[in-house]
Amino acid sequence: MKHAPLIAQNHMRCADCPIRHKAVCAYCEPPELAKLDAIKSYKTYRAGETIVWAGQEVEVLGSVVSGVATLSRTLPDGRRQMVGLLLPSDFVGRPGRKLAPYDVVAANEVMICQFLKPDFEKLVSNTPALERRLLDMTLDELDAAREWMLLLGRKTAREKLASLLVIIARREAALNGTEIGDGLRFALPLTREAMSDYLGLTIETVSRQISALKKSGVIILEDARHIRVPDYIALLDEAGDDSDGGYIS
Amino acid sequence: MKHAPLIAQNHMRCADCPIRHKAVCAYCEPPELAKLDAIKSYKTYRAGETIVWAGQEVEVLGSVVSGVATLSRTLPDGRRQMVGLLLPSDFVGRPGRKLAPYDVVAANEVMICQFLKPDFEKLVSNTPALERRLLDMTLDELDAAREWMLLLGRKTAREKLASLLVIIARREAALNGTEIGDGLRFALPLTREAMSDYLGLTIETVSRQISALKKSGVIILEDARHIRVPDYIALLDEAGDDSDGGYIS
DNA sequence: TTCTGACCTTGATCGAGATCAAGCAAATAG
DNA sequence: CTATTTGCTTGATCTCGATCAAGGTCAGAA
Repeated sequence: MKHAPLIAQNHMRCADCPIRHKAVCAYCEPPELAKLDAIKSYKTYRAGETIVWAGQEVEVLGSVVSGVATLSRTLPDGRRQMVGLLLPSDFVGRPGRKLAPYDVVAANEVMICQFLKPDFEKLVSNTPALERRLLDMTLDELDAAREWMLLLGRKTAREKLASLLVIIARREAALNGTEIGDGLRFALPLTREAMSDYLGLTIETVSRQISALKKSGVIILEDARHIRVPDYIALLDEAGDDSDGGYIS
Repeated sequence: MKHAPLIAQNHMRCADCPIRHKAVCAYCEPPELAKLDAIKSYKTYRAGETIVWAGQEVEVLGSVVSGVATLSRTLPDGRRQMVGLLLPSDFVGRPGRKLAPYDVVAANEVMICQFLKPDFEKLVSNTPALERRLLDMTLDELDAAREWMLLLGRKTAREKLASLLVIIARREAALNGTEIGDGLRFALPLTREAMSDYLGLTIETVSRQISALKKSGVIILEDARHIRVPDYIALLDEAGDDSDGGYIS
């Protein structure tokens, strides 16, 4: 059986947010939900802006409403590795931890629906269903991280690029509620540099591999940031793992 | 503040297990704990034996009592990447998921204290403290996975080897309750092949980098499976990241 | 308009780690 | 006791992706 779609019907629907909050399910106690709804606030960040610095104290938790944010770790000499990619409806921040372990950076303009940490944590303590929901989300993130480890450790540059395109296509489709199939078209929400940080490559290699996939006809580059996939299965083949990447339930 | 030691005082102490169970804390309801204790059983696996096949249905959950087990993902053409390393007191299996997403393999002789999945899951549902404990453990695993991603994506072969030695030394010390310092001596619980799967390298490169670290005097190889570290700080330096790898609380 | 800087592409060359190959030591089997 | 296997090391060579370098395009500023 396939993984549940990213936006389940039972996720909390804010009055004003255009997304459903992955972290908060409709089975939470209504009075608590109402309280949460009352204390939420919105904040936007410009492209490139750092939302949280690694090591810094974090005072808020929330969900990405629009835009894309990245989690990354940096070595003292500047080598950087992305370790998480946050799309709309994804949860930001870690309940129960005071200091942030990674930089959180806006990849483009990002809007976040946020709650003060103490308020949210109090709600979590009082709401077992919410705690369970957080556990499930974290387990899914762990699976994604481990899939990513396979990519970083063992895939070729070409396979890495194809895998990233599959991941973006799949998440994009899930957000829009559309089916994945031939003729798929989507925007790349990441610069070449962000892609290289994601994949453990240099920007030059990213660029070359995109050109190579284009030359092979696996993708069509409408412009640098828009991709069309004439044959989705062909792209999956290029990604190396015959599993379609859907997690097993 | 540093991460709590791997074996906290409040973890459940089985009557007969020589370890404390990381997953189960002493704050769980005593009657439920007693019930769990009543249904536990032990099973041992030989070195190299597969404990769980990826894709297979899993019927048990439990803790590693002795030995070392690995989680790994394999590409269709045989390329393999280790994605998890389970030492004594670590939890095996995923509550709430029917099929295993990875192979679990015994790296050497492994003993597991296990519970039937339905029993354990029922206990989890009835015990909020246990659910919270599982969430914390999973978040820690996620942090470890992300640290590992940095290693796989951006570190050199030499840094990878040094990092692995630091990780093994630290976990070994935590298990024995000893301090990490100069003159540290420990056994490698992994073959060169398992190390190469962990680090995304070939066995030849692993062997060469160990030889290189030996030649530089960073480590002393007593024999192929026993390491002595004359200067722990020097080893940390070789690992590349100046953070000591302890997670931030 | 031109200038500037961000972002992307492509070419030439280099080098870290993979691959191919050989050999050694210790454990296990026959 | 010898033969085989498993795990480890080391050498020679190759190759993929990094590095160094140049140029192109486009948006926004002057």
